[in-house]
Formats: sequence, C-alpha cells, structure tokens
Amino acid sequence: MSIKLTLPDGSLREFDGPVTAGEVAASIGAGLAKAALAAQVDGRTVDLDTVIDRDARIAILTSRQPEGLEVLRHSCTHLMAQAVKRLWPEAMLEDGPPTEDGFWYDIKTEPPVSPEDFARIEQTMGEIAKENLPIRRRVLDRDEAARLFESRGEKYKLDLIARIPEGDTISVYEQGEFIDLCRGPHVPSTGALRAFKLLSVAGAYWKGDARNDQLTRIRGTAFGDKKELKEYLDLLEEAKKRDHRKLGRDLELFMHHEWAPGEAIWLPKGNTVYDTLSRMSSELHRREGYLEVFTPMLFKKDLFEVSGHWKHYRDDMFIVPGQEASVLEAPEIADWAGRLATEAAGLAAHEWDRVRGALEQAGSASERLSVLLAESPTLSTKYWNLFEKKPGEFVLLTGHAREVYAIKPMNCPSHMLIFRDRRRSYRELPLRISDQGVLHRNEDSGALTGLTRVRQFCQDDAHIFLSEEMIAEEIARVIGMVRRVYQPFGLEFCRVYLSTRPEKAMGSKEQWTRAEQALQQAIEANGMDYRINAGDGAFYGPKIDFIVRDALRREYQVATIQLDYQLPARFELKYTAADGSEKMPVVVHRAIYGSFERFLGIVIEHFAGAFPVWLAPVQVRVLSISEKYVDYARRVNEVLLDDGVRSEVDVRDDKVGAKIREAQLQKIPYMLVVGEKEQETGSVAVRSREKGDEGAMTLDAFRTRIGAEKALAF
RNA sequence: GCCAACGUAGCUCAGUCGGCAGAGCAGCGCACUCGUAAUGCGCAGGUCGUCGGUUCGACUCCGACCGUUGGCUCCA
Repeated sequence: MSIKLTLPDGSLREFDGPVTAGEVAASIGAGLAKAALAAQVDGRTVDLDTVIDRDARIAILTSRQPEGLEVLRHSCTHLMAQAVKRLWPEAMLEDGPPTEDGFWYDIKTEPPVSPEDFARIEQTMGEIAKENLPIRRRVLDRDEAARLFESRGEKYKLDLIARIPEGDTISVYEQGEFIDLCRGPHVPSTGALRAFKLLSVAGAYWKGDARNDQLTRIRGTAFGDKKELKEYLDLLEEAKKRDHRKLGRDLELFMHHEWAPGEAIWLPKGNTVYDTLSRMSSELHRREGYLEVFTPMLFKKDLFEVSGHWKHYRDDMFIVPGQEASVLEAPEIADWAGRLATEAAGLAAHEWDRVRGALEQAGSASERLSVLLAESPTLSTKYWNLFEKKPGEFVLLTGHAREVYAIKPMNCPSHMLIFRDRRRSYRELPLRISDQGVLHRNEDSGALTGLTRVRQFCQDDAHIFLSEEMIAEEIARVIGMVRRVYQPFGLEFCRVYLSTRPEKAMGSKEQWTRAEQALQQAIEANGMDYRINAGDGAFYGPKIDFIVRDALRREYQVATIQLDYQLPARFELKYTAADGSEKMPVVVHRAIYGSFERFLGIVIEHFAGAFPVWLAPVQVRVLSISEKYVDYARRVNEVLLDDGVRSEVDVRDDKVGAKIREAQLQKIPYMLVVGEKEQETGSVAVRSREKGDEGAMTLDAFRTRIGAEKALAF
C-alpha cells in the first residue's frame, strides 16, 4: 500500500508503506533531517516519530516556523524542569507551557528558586542537552498515569490528570530519568536544545487562586540557535534602555511621588508633549464633526446608580463622602473626651456609677472617649453624630450625610446627560460628543506601573449617538480616523479583533447579530486584517480592538470601538425619527489613543525619547561658542520663539562640545551653534540630532525649514 | 488586593562581623573665552523610605506600614 504525502510547496512524495515524519524529513534532505524538530500532518503538530499511514499534507517544522519554535520552547521548559529536579529532587512540578516569547514552569521548591540559582540550573540544562537524551512519548491509561505521578510525589500532576476530560488521551514524555505529563509534541532529543536562557522568577498561585499554594514561576526563553537568542536578549536590553520610566526621568518629562501613587506629575517638557497630543486630537475631532465638551469630575452617586457603575464598578471608583464626616485627630479626641467627661459627672447616679467604673480602667483620651460613648446611653444619644468607627478612630458627622459623591471613572454617564438635555431629532444623528476629561480609577496598588497603568488619566474619548442603520458607515469613519492617527507616529498596524456576544449579554440575539455584522462590514470596507474573539465582547455590546506594533515590534492594544445598547436604555434616551415616532439611539464608545498616559508611554519607548520635531518638547537649542556671542544667541532664540518654535538657549560658560553633548543627550532635534562667523553674517550653524554637523545657513533659511517640520502631523 | 525582591545625596550605585556615611555624574563657586558628544580647581549636598522593637550602640538584626519593581488576580 503506497502513501502519498503533499509537501507545503505542493509537490508530492510517495512512500511504499507507513513512514515516520522524521523519515520523510530525511528523504527530503540531510540538512532538513538535522534541523527538523516536529512536523505538521494535516495541520496538526506531531512528534517526528509519529507514524503516518495514510495520504496527508505534511510540513516539517524547524525553529524557523513559529509552530516549530513553540515545540522547541515547550521541550525547553521540560529541560529546565529536569534540571531543577536534579538539583532539588523534592521539587514538585505544576504546569509549564511555551509562551509567545519563551516559556515558564511553575515549580514548588523549599526555599523557592531565586535568580542566583539560574547559573546552576542553566549549567545542568546544558549538561542534559549534551547527554542528548531521546525524548519519547508514551500513552497511559488514567490509573497508570495517576500511579506513576503518585509514586513520584507529584501532587499537582495528580490534579492535572484529574482535570483531563474523560476520553482524552493521557500521554507522558520521557527523557532519561525525567517523566512529565504532557500533550506534546516535543523535539526528538534533548540535544536539539542549544540556545536558552532563564530570565526571571515570580510568585504564582496554584490554579491562579490566592488561597492556594504559592509556586515559583521560572521564566526563560529559547531559540533555534545562539545568534537568534542573542538578538532577542539584545532586544530586551534595548527595551530596558527605552523604558519610558527611565526616559521620563532623564528627559524630565514627568515624575512620580509616593504621595500620589499611580498619578503622573507632568513636568514642563512632558506637559508640552501631552498638550501637543491633546491639541492634535481636538483638532482632528473638530474636523471629523465631533463636538468637544467639558464635564464635571465629581458627580453625586445618583448618576452612577443610573449608569450601573455604582453596582458594577464601585470598587474601582474613588468615593467622596461630601462634607458628611471627618475623622478626629488626637487633640480633638482629647477635647471631646474632656467635654463628655464633664457632662458625664451630671448624669443620673446609676449611669454615672457605671461610666465612672469603666473610666478608671481607661488610660488614653481615646480610651476614655470610647468608654464614655459606649457606657452612657444618654451621651451616645445626645452626640449621635460622634462615633467610634474602628478602635481608636472617631468620626464626626457634620451634616448632609446622604450626599455621597464619586469621581468619574468614565465620561459616558455625563454624555448621556448631555444627550438628554433637550429633545433630539434624527437630523442631529450621528451626534458625536468628544471629551478629554480627567478620569480616576482606583486600580489595585499591585497593578500600577509608570504611565502604563495609572489611577488618573485622560482619554481621547467620544460617544456617538446614532441609529442602528448608521452603525456600519460610522464605524468605518472611526476606523479611518484610527489609521490616520497612528500614521504620523510610525506605529505599524497589525490587525484588529472583533469581539462578539458573550454568554451573559444584554439585548436580543438578533440585535447582537445585526451589530456584529455591521462591525464586520465596516472592518472589511477598510480592508483590514481581523480575527474574531468569540464571546469576548462586553456585556453591553460587541467591540473592535486595534493592535499596533512599535519600533521594537512589540504589540499593543490601543484604540477600541464598542457598541452599547445598555446605557441608552438605562438613561431612557430617545430621539424623534423622520416619521414622528420616538426611537432609542445606539451609543458607540470609542477612543483612539486610548489613555493619553499609556499612549505617551508607548510613544516614548517607540521613539526612544527622540521625538520628531512636531512632538519634541524642545525643538531647537541655541548654543553660544563663548561669552562674546551671548547676545546674538539670545536674539536668534527670540526670533524663533516669535515664530512659535519651542526654542531655548544655552549661554553658560562651557565648551561647545559639552553643550552639544548635553543637548544630544536631551535628544533635542536641532542645535544651532553661533559664534563670530554666524554673528557677522546673520546665520546659524545647524547640527541635527540625527545627522550631526550640517554646516551654516542663514537664520531665515532655518526658520523656513523648522517651520515646515514643526507643523502638526494630522 | 496577594506573593517575592528592592528602598543609602537630584541620578546611578558602593558600604566588610552591629561600632564616626562613601564614589562618579548632576548642582553651586572661581578660573579659562573656547568651533561640533564631557576644560580645570574648589565647595556644598544625608532623619540611610516611615514608625516601632532588640541592643551599651542599628544604614546593618526583627516587626508593621508606605512606595517601587516583577509576577498573580483584575481590567480591556
């Protein structure tokens, strides 16, 4: 019986009988056989020793294909686990998958593995690789598997086995003394693993639950060869150099303070960049028919009760108790303790006796006040507005107890109020309301990082009120805007995700289907590459997320467009249709930068702090060669300032080399060196950040040049 | 919020066994008046994150808290 295999290039290979994937690789070429790590048979990734006994499409995987690299990394995490078991025989393994850029394994050791152990582990990994142990797959039944891992004391593995669905094949992979429960596939032997590196450790909970055991997640990465590994490690180095937190400090863009955790303090230069982004965005939105508004930061909680945030989002909101309560400081506590003690002396005898008895046990003013309020019903009734909230903390209510306010975490609720402010006509739709208001979200302390995750931020936010028929066209417009916004930054578009109806969703299935189709239509009209995230939509509507890639090819989710059927219903929004009937609009939430803070963080790293002229906080620095030319340098600076150029002047007593060095480190796009020659001819010697010395030109010529380059980019 | 590590001058980082707090850069002053990535000399700079405990004595050991970082969870 002959077997016909189709290769990826379409060519056909015939074999006399069943063959392994490895044999197919060998029949194609010795080089391929050597590089082969696994194979794909009819789209399924399998081990090289898998026997193929029928006609199929086959592709041999090496570390060049993403699928091959994934197999390599998966095997590498086994290699690491084996090394850890050799060094810590009592170590227990949990789970160890490959990831997008490496792998990790959750391991329980006592004490936990630390980065100091990496060198030893890597060395042992190298030894095991050198032993070139064959990696073999075995299929076990459930009981055999359970007995095997039971005997090895791998209690987490027993749990994994128990969670494998009934009927699924249970397989283990064996290399030397090491056996791991694994679906596979894997590389043929440990010798195929040559280029790997351990990177970090972090705590991880068993099954991701804080109540469970704390495991150590050891992360590492692996590549097909040492060169690729080095390139990746260099990329990590480069990313570290570009870290927006470091550049933010070095370039004096923003700062943080422990008294404002999660909130950036924008320094003059950072504020200039921020403001530039903001102005560009406002201008674009104006041209696109958006109406910008300015709305309160503080609302009574009633607004959020209507919007649903009070119920669903309260934990993430900052609540402001109006003027209703104040916590007493020590002197006030002493005051109140004294005042109430005086009054207590005039109480009825039976009450006073009890209070006096307890007072004798009390030491501090805080304890005395606590006793007075607890033991005397008369006093605690009279001073109902004073009470002990927790031991030692006294709260004084000063009135208006019902007026609780909250700081807005999103703009949408206030925009609902704007729509509802008067009767709306179909002629006004789509009504586009934009808002760069300040938002606060009380993010978990452990989640905060630089500008990436903050508690205070602004968005280039807008809400579009429209009818259902308008959705496809309007979304297409928004997508057009999104592309336009990223273009000047040089951020590369990768793809979009369309997230569809989740399990728990509001609104009818038909309505969702219509909405999803409208979004899909808009995406296709823009000719964009997209993937569907089934069931990942918000409960109130489907959404589109945009992914971009920066200069280091790192991917970020930035813009988002979400359809919402819930808020219009909650706020009972309506407009008068052409036929005189009343209809409920649909709302589109959309942001393009997303948050200014996060976007700026991405942009800082993307440009490595070397902003293009139109975005640079300082566009020009004029450098005087010596004291004699200070006046001329100042005049040049004035002229540029009058032109609207962000220029400054360095007239310190320092060598020009030192001034250049400093301006270069500050990543200022243009340095204008002025000395005797320039002063005499009314010119400037131009040095650009990228090209270095460009020679002299007249000041007017430079003004023309910088004028063109500083124009806002969209 | 949870786990771990970290917190010393504005920044980057030393600081031995518990015994007087250190460097480079930045800053300030003076001299030099300079032509494309660091001129020289000098001065100043510290509640060693905060509070408490142990000790004759704490930057150092212990505890709590605050903050940062990495991860988890969350969010999207």
